[in-house]
Formats: sequence, C-alpha cells, structure tokens
Amino acid sequence: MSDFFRSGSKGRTFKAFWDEMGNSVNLKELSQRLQLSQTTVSRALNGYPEVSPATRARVAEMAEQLGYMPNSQARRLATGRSMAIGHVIPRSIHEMMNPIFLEFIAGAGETYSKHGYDMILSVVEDADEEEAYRQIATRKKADGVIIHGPSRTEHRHKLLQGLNLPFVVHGRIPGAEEETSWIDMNNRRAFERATNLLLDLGHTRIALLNGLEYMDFAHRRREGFENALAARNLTADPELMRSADMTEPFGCDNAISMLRLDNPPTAFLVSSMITAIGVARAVGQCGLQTGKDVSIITHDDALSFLPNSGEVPIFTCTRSSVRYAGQKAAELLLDMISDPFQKPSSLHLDAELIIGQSTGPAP
Amino acid sequence: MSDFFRSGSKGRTFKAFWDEMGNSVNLKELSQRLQLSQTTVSRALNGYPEVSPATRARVAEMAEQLGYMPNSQARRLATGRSMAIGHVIPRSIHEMMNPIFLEFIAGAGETYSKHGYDMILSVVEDADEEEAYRQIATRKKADGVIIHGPSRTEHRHKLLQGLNLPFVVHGRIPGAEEETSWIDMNNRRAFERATNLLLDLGHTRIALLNGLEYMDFAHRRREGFENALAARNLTADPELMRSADMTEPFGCDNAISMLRLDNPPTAFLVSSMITAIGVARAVGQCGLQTGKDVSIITHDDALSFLPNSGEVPIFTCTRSSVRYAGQKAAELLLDMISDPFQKPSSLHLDAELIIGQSTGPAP
DNA sequence: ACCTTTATCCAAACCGCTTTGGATGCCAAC
DNA sequence: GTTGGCATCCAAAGCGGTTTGGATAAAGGT
Repeated sequence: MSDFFRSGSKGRTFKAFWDEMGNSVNLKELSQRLQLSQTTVSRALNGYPEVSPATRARVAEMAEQLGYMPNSQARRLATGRSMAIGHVIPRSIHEMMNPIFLEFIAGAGETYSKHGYDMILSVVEDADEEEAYRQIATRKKADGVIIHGPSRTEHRHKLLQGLNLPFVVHGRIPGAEEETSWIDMNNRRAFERATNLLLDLGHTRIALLNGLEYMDFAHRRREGFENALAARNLTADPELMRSADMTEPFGCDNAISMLRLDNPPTAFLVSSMITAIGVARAVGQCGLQTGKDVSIITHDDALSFLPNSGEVPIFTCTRSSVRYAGQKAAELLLDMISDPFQKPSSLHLDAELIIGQSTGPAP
Repeated sequence: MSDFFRSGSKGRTFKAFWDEMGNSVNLKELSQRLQLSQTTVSRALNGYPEVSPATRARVAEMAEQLGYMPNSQARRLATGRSMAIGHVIPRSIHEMMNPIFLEFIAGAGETYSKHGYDMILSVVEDADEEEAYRQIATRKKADGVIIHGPSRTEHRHKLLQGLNLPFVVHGRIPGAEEETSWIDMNNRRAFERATNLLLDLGHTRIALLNGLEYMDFAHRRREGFENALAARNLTADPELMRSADMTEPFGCDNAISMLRLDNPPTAFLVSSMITAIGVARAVGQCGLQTGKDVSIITHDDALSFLPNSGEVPIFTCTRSSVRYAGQKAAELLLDMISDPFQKPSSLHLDAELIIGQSTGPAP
C-alpha cells in the first residue's frame, strides 16, 4: 500500500485513483499518512489556532491530494449540529403553491449551499405533517425549519416552539407576529395600491380573483382590496369575488362567467400570474381586448418561467420576488441558529406596482 | 428524576413533557430505565428475533411513553447508510425546468417518505455541480442521486460511476442506455403521433416550438416531428422551428412572428403547456381562433397547477405525468440501493394522445 | 539557573447508535 | 450427571469525526 502511494509522484494520481474507486480516505488514514494525530489534523483543517502554519499547510496539501472530505454523519454526530434545514410540504399545500413554492426553495437553497447547509425536503401526507416536524426535531434531522403558507388559524409554530426547533415563517402568523421570525411582503398594501390604480382609471366594478382565503396572504390581499374600495365609499360585490387554488382554469372560468353578467366587471384584480393568464384567455374568448375593454392587474411573484418583464410588461402587476424572499428567509434562519438567544426578527418586503399593457381607463 | 417519572401514570404525560422541553431521550437512558442493555433495546425496536415477545412489548411501550426516536446521524454513522437521496440542481437547469422539476420532485418525495428516506436538495451554481456530486459521494451525504434533464452530451453519469454512487436518470443518456438505469417517456413517438394527427387533419405547414435542443428530450421530440413529416414526403421548414426555454413569452412572441409570415403555419406543435398558453395568446392577438384557424398540440406534463383536464381538455396534448415518473424513478433507485449488484433497469412510459379543443381540420 | 508562559501536538473520551462475540440459564438428550 | 442446543440478554467494539485535558519542548522573565 505504502508502495503504491510512493509510486505516484503527482497528487492528481491519488485523487483520481480514489475517486475512481469511490473509496474515500478517512481522518484516521489521513493522520497516519501524515504521522500526526487525528486531533491535529482535524484542527488544522478546521482552522483552529493551535496548529503551526507549516503543519497546517502540510495537512491541507495531503488532504487535497487524497481527496479527503470528512464524513458528514460523523461530523454531525460529534458536533450535535445537523447542518441541514428542513422543509415540510404537505401534499395539499404543495399542489396549490406549486411554482411559487419551488421558486422560494430555490432562493433558500442558494443561501444554504453558500453556508454549507443542506436542505432536506419532506413531502408528506397532510395527516403526517405534525409527525414530520416531530421527527425532524427529535431525530435531529435538521437544525431548523421553514414554515410555508401559514393559514389564518395557524398552529405549526406552537408545535415548533414546543419542540424547541428554530423556524422562520414565509408569510405571517396572525397574532404571533411578535413572537416569531418571519418574512413577508406587504400584501394588504400592494392590493390596496393596485385597487387604487384601477379606481383612478375610473373602474368601479372590479373583480377579485384571490387565492384560498384561509391562507393569511390571501386574506390580507382581500383586506387591501376592500379597504381601497371603502375609502371611496364603494363596497365590493360578492358576486365579483372568488377564492380558490390559483390555477389557470380558475381564472378563465370565473372571468367568463363574470363577463357574462348583466353588469360585468371592467377590471380584474388577480392573485397570481397563472390565474391572470386564464383571465386574459377568457377576455379573448369573449371577444374583448385586455387593457382596453377589460383591465387586469395581477400579483407577480417573479417566477422565472413566467417572465413578465420587457420594456412594457404584459401585465400590470404588483411584483415581489419570491426567490429573494427565500434567500432572506434562509439567512434569517441561519442567523437564529447561530445565535439561539437572539430575539425574533422579521423582514417586511414591499411589492412594486408596475404598469404594463393590461390596464387602461375604464371604457 | 425517577420520582418524576413514577408520578405520571399515563404515558401521554411523559411524552408531552419531553416534547415541551424539546428534550429527547436517547438509547442509553431508555435502556437504563428498562434495566436492559442498549443491545437488547435496539434489537427489540428494530425487530430482531433474539428478543422475547414480553421484553419487546415492554420496550416498545416505554419507548412510546418517552417518545424515543433514534438519532438519525448516529444511526446513519453506525449503519453506514445515509438513508437519503440527493438531487443536485444547477441554477440554470432549475430556471428552465422549474415547474416540471418540482412536480417530479414531489412524486419522488412521496416515495422517499414512504420508505423512510430523506430527500436532500442542492441548488448550486452551474460550475459547482460536479463538486456537489463529489461531496455527496465522498462525505456520504446520500446513498444515491437522480440525474435531471440529461443533455445530448451528458457526462454526469461517468462521474457518478466513478464515484460509485447509484443513480437513476430522469430522461435518457444517448449512448448509455444499456449501462444506466433511467425512466423516460417516449418523446419521439409522442411527437410523431401528434404530428400525424395534425397531418391527418390536413395541416401541412406545422410549426414546432421546442425546448432547448441540446437537451435529450427536446432532440427526440424534434426527431419524432421530422420523422412524421418525412414519412409523408414533407420536410420541416426551418423558419417554423424554434427552440428555447419553455416560457410563456417564448410561445407568444414566436407564434406572432410566424403567424405574420406570408405563408403562416396552420398548426403548432409545442413542447410545454406554458408555452402553448403563450401561443394561444398570440393566436387571439392576431384575431384568429384556436382550434379553428390555428391548431395547437402541446405536450402536457400533467402539472397540478395547470390542469388540462375536464370533459374536453382545452389543449389537445400528449400527456405523461411527470409526478408519476418521479415516483417510479425513486422506486427504481431505492431498489438499486437495496441490491447493489442488480443490473441497470429502465422504464419507458408512453404518453397518451388526448384530443382537446385546440385542434381541428386545416382551414 | 529556575520557573512560567506559550506554542504544538497527542491520547483518549465522547457523540448515539448498531453489531459482534460471547455469557447465562434452562431444558431435553445420552 | 454431563452435554448440547436454545432462547435471551449483555459488554464492548466499532462507525468517523470533534473536543477535552494534558504532555512536551522551546521561549521568555527575573
């Protein structure tokens, strides 16, 4: 064995060899080859001060040569930190939040990678959600978790507080804003501004196609909508408000049925680009023109596969990057983990109101 | 301490207490409270035969009472299996495959949960992709990985074979079909059938809006398209073939420019629902009617937020559930892991050709 | 010249679990 | 009455790292 090693003069050879074998060196072997103790090698690699520069360099070089990487399970066990963040996705939520969720995940994932954390994703049956959190905490699968899509009657934070598992909420938990860390966009204000824009354009019959209103974000958006109307002494027509999963057909079907009313809406305020696309389709099918006969404002999560940019965006929108939110949420959480005695902190993002082609003065 | 334990007669109390503390029992404590060795307790809980039924029951009950769950890092270290599957997503791929990717992940995740596996997701810069795989293998972060979106000049499988890390390909690697395990739909045949349908309806000028053709799936789809044309002595007009990220604007912009040609296409064959929606928008904007003036067939990955079902689906499509593919890929991989000497196996799914509202005879 | 730092390095304990290689007691068999 | 076989259970040795509590030698202080 030692002959083999001596035979190769260039480090590359070793590494290539080991890689080809799928065989990795462990700390013990590495330290033996260096004639050093495991302690010293470990310290050298982890940047502790009690190692001479010369030794540290020697260790680093040999480690590089042999392609040494510490076994993560062993390290996690020894340090007691799992260096992973958990995301639990009940199937129902997942089906609903699909693309937005992924974009958030992508943002968070970037932050995790940057800090050496892993992301573990659990897709579970709705009924198993609590158990999933319990396992993450008890089996020490992750050092923290992110709560997705808080509802108006949220309870997960209680569970997590009980389990003593750090978490950050994407969105806000009504009534627990002070005691939890969260990141959210200003849903109410965004929809209030959007509504005002429509009102300023002369629209008075405005339809709202919202997400499921037991979700906190959707509820807030509706409040913003209603507040803006109320401020001008208008009141929302229940017939013009729908709330459901934000799919394309949801937008199309409801828009069609509303546009066929005796007193149809002249504008739509929509909670998601995908649904807005459905509305646009409906407008076309009714022989009308978007931005002329019918105005549409949608919330735009800045999903990469649904770009709404360009010189003049297709849709007038309230925009807030959910990927950015993911990055920030991850940063918040990693902060909390590194200092467990920090008090909760939050980030409130403001959506931009961007004028596109889909709005115009009321006909 | 022992007084505390004795005081609660109902198991619930203990569990609640521990949970509230976020304090979990370990094997040592559990075995001490049972007056048994760790060996016996471990064996009892893991179903080994050398434990008497009575003891096993006692152990099970106490474990339940104390809410004992084995620390996963410790278990992984001891068994040498990490009980996790890795998914590496370079940012570029991610941005392109966004919704399809998530749907696949969701399917795979269901299978993992069912089998007690975790999913670890790494979102990395493109340049770090190889390193990510190397780390997964060398640091033993996962027992296997899934390769997403193989290109025509794929190389990841070589790396993984070298690292001795089991993997399953979602899609196919040209030239390595025999030596790798994969799951794929029959892209070529699906697009051949779709093209034939259009030809049968009398269309001769058919446009192809394809995904990026350095990706294997897109290349195959194009082959299917061209084969079908060739079989009728037709040849594809390069001006009617585009290939790019499958976004909505990609569909809309290109459809518009094509429809404005002197000799415009009467039908579109599209690689993704999202792009097809863009095409439909373009058709509307040109004052034409989908399914009458212009026919559209799209591939439908059965994404949950873009349902294309109903009595008569909006789009005529070739459909294949990518979520199902995820489930199956995961099963394949877990099989491989449980029996490392298995030879590679694959699953070839056939897409359904479903007639919707978006096709009709050529005008 | 002697004692205290200081800089390096090491042996061994530990993290919490699985697993190997017995030990023990009991019963049927010779 | 010894022996062999079973059924149970256990002590201890890993797994591969990190970390504690010195040991050793060189440097510095008086």
